[in-house]
Amino acid sequence: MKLSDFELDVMQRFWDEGSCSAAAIHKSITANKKVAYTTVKTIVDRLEEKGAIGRERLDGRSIVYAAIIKKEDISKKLLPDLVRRFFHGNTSHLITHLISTDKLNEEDIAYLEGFLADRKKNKDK
Amino acid sequence: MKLSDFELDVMQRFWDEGSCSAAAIHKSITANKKVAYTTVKTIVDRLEEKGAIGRERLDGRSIVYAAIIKKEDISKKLLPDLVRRFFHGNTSHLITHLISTDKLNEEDIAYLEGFLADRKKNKDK
DNA sequence: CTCCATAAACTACATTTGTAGTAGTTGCTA
DNA sequence: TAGCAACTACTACAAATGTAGTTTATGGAG
Repeated sequence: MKLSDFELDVMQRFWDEGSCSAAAIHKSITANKKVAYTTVKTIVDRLEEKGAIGRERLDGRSIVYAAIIKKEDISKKLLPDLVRRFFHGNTSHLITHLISTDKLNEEDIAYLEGFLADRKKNKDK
Repeated sequence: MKLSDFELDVMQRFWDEGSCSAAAIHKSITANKKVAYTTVKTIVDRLEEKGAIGRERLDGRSIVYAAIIKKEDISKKLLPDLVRRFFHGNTSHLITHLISTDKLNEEDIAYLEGFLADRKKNKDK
C-alpha cells in the first residue's frame, strides 16, 4: 500500500491516538497546518477507500474510524527504501550517520550501549 | 526541494556514479525496471528544471549532466521526517528498531560497538 | 416538533508524477 | 558527403495528490 505524505500525516493520528472522527483528525492536523475540514475529510475518505482505515462505530452523526493497517507495515517498506537510497543498503551506515550527526544525546547513547550489552548477554547465554 | 520517487532513483545514479548522460542513466535504470528512454529523459529534464542537476559538457550530441544538490541535502530532510513519523522523533528508537528487526549482522554489530567505544574514548580524552 | 449547526457524500480542479510518443537535428560511419 | 542512428526538445495523457466548495441529511437543542 502506497500512502502520500498527507495521508501518512493523517494515519499518524490514528496510530498515535487510536480511533478518531474526521473532526478530531482535523483538529489535530490544524494545530500544525491550516487546512479546511473538507480537505481532511477527503484524505480520510481516500484512506478508507484504500483500506488503510475502517469505520468502527458512530458517535452521533460522526463516523469514528480506526486504523486497519499497522504502522510497522508501512515503516517496513519505507525504511529499507531509505537505507537503500541513501546508505547503499547498509543499515549500519545509517546508524553511524545518525550518531555522527548529533542526533543522539548522551542519554540516547547510554540507552543504545545498554541495548547492545543486553543483546550480547542474551546471545552468549 | 521536493523530489519524487522516480526522480530520487535517477539522482541516485548521479550521486553514485558522478556525471552521466541521459543514455547512461537509462541503461543503469533499465537493469532494474523496464522504462523507455524518453521516460528517463523526461525525468532528467525535470531534474534540470528543478535545479537538482546541471549540464556539465557535451559528449558528441549527448549532454552530460552532474548533480547540483547533494545527497545529504535530501537525506537531511527525509530522515527527520521518517523519525518523526514512525519513531516519535526519537532517533534511538529507530536505531534499536533497526537492530531488533535483524537488519544488522554480527559484523555490523561489532562495527557499531567499536564505533561507540571509539566515540567514548575520544570524548573522555 | 421544528430548525439548524454540523457531518457525510459528492464534485471540482490545478499540480505533480509516471510514462511515452513524435518531430526535428546532427555527429559519425561508410 | 550522404544517410542514419541516436539524441534532444516538445507534446500528451492518465492517475495520484493537495485542496476545497456544494449539496443533502439529521442528531439534538429549545
